[in-house]
Amino acid sequence: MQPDLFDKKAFQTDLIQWFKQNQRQLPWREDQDPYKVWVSEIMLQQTQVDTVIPYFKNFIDKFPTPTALAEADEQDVLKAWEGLGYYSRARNLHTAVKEVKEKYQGIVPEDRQQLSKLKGIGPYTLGAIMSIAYDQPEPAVDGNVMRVMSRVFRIDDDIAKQKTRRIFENLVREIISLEDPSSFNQGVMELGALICKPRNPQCQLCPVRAHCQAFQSNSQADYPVKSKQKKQKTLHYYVTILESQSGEFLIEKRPSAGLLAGLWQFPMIEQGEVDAQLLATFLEQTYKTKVLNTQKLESIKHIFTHLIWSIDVFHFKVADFSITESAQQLVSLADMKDYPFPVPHQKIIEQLNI
DNA sequence: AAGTCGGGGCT
DNA sequence: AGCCCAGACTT
Repeated sequence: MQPDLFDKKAFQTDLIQWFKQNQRQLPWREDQDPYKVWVSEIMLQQTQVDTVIPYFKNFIDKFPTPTALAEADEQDVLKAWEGLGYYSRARNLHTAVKEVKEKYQGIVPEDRQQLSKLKGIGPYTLGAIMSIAYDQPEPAVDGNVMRVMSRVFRIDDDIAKQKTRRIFENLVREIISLEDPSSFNQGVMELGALICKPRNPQCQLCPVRAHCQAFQSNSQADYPVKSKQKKQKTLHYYVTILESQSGEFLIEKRPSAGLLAGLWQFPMIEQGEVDAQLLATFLEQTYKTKVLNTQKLESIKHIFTHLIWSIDVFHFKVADFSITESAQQLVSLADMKDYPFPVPHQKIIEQLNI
């Protein structure tokens, strides 16, 4: 980049003026409450705005302050996060507000170092909170910012690589508005979401196209450069629904780490561990009960970012039995609403309700 | 540096 | 059927 060919002041003005006139009205933009900025930024990680809106409203309604969230049970926090995905975000946020309550009297710290040590606050979220909540000129580089800036300056570093983020952070430090860093950062992201989109960018509507190298060379489709991720592997499971004669269902809590940590599910058995023909016998031995009736339900395919679940679902009516571990519960269909389930298991519950 | 961690929307 | 999304953490 040749700085003398880039009119920084004009870029800032064009961007910020556009943002102030075209920004969407979003629930986390109603005030500058650092806690709300924080919650919104965590929810927005890898998640689209329209998906986040109802979750954000419900979450703030249930947990209006850091202290209120700190004092909540983890299960209730996960329940409020149910269906949003990346559940470690919720557990890390919960951990972090407990620290804010204990160490900072429930006030979200304004200090960069203190903020950055909180669980779940990485480079992007740190910059977002510092700039949006506290008006500090910190870069907040997300996928939008890398896409927009890669086009404006024709930067061809691979944005899938971790270290590339630092290149864009250094760039933003050079050009960020010191008068209104909040509108600058949000403006770049809003531009990325509404105009400078991954495919078919609306360059004719872009407020900064006069400053954009890709537009001038009609090469916007070549940016950003991003290497492909490799394909998911498919895992095959049986899900076994055990319904006792008294109408209760066996659910179990997933481990506190790893995939879908802390959520509840019907027992899952990897295919290959047990032959399908021997499933009933296996369950009778494992849960000390007697299978009275077996019914196969609709199979489920669930696609995660890095793997695929292919699930065959069986509904067993069994003789009454008792559970032995605290990570297991016998619950009625109606009581399942109090437990957080992963989406594929929510879909199974819907099947049971029909 | 690579892998793990969800789910939905869009083309 | 991929690709994308206001990424962070672990190994």
